[in-house]
Amino acid sequence: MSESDRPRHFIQQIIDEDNRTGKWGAWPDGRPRVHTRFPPEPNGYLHVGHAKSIFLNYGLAEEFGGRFNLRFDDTNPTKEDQEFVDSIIRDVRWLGARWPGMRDDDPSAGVLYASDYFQQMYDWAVELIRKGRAFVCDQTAAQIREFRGTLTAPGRPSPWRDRPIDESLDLFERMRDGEFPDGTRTLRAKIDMASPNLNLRDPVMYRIVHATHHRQGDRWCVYPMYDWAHGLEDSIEGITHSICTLEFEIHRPLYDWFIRAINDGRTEDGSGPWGRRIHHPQQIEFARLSLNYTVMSKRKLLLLVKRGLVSGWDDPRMPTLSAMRRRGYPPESLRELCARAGVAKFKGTTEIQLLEHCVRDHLNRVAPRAMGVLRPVRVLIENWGEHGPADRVEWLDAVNNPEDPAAGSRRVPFSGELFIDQDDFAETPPPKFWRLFPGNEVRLRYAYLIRCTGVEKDAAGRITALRCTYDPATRGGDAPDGRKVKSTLHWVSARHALTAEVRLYEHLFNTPDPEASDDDVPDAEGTPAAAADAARAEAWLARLNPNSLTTIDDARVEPMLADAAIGAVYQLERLGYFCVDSDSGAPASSAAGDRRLVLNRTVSLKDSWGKQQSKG
RNA sequence: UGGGGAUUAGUGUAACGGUAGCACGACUGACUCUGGAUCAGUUAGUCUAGGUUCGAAUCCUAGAUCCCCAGCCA
Repeated sequence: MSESDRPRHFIQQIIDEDNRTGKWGAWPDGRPRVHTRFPPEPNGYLHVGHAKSIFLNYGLAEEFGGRFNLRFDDTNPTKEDQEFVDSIIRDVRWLGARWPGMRDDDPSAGVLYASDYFQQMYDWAVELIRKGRAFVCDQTAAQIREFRGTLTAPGRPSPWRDRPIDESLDLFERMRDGEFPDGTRTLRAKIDMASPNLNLRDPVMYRIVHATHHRQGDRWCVYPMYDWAHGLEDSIEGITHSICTLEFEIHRPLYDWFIRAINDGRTEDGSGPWGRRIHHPQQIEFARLSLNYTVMSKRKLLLLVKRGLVSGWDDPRMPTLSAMRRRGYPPESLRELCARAGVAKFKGTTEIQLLEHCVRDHLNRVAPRAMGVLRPVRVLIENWGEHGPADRVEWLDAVNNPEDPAAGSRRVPFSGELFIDQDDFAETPPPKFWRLFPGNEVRLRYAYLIRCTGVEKDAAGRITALRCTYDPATRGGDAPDGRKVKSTLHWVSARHALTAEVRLYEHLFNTPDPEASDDDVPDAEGTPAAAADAARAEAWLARLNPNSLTTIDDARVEPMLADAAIGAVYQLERLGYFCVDSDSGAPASSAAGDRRLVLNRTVSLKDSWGKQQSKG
């Protein structure tokens, strides 16, 4: 489906309406202003859920000829780190988003940081104190919690709520200067301790944190809270549509309250006592992406990494963007996934099959084809020597991509000793098995028709080789007498094939919803309640799929792969798409035979035979 | 028990008072030098109960279910 005939989601409709009414004014080029942003906190790695937000925000800016900012919401120095900043920039760039000031020679050019606005935020906070809309509170965290009340009972005002403005001003300045230890005081907005929305019960705007910020160093001893900071960041950048996830819906009144409080006493032309009004963006909430058979929370992903249950943040089984990149998922397929999953306010779960469909759909069009066998069985062509030298090699033409004629063709070596896949042979074929079995004739892709004449076994009865004859008249794969075969197999020449390590992946979890309620997880008899709770809390770990990774270390692939670049994705015909993993050695045509080659199975091909088999 | 949201085939998403459609999945069949791809077809839905209306997924009333909120996290 093209971008234009996809139904317009509710945010596009909001923007259509805004543009119709001219709500946000226009850019210098006359187009209505649309300015979005992606505001990650640099405290972890990005996952597919973030990709949806990135594509939504960037896509909207692109669609309407607007702008998109990448801005780090780095307001909590205790959790953030430059490592995460770097990885996030890498991931957002990989997805294809563009922002003002972006450059190829400097990944971080044009990237924005909330911490650059700290002084402005501080000044506005002072303004709110002066206006009597904020105060310094000396309550401890526990007292604040106690005074906040509950979901059903109203809170009580802090005893410091009505302290003189000058006193708050003085204290706030000294908080900033580092005079007080962490946790001793906060700056709070003076709103409504009886509000049914707990976020409005005099929320904390600043807390004292003596920590080194990854960009600001030790310059600040007070750090703004999300609710105070976020709308101001958006305002400063001129964001029009501040798009966030559903859980912030109940924070929207606060988002608006803060900006209105600043604008109180300000006017459009700056003639008011507090100067010119500041920009007031519109917050819009949508449902984040969630996928089945995986988990998406940073905490859980971190636990998988910390416990060594995966090899790292970029373990190809992880739902992180770095993992998906390593696994070979093209960014275009992620964009397509997000587009197809849609944008709405219903919190649903998208089936992982949709992602796999998008990956196959894209890769089918662009991935060059190659042949490789995962579990090799030797095939001896008995009559190879009867039609020429027994050690001869024939180089046969193979199409690089049947979906793309421009991809051209290559030559693959054929000889009297080959490998085919175990799955393609059966000594006693089950019903509807069309592949190789004694007496049957099949085609070797782009090569010859062969017929199985016998099976060689070792003393233990294991098959060591298949004896076959080939029909020299069928070179290229077609029989001059017009006879048909039911099956075409992939193969490699034993002498020429490269050995590769292949990593096969399945879903990380073996149930669609690993985070489902854990009521069905039995408690061990006699465990203390606390231990039982802990066990229950991590019951999702018990749902990890023990077969999520299968490593094959003696797969054989055609020699052309010696030069495959790291990250390149190929289709191994009839098997699936495979990506050259970063654990591989560098491509080296000179030392082709020695290259360590590691392939990740990005996704298998649809396999109706396998499906039929597993149904029994 | 307070407040804020949500609910349409198995899954996700359209329809904005006028024929409930699309995609993925599943299942058939055709075709095929990938049991791939492609093509054709089948399957299956408006949370419930009332009401308004010529006509309701859409408007009204009542109820059900699910999610979010009591961090000096974001």
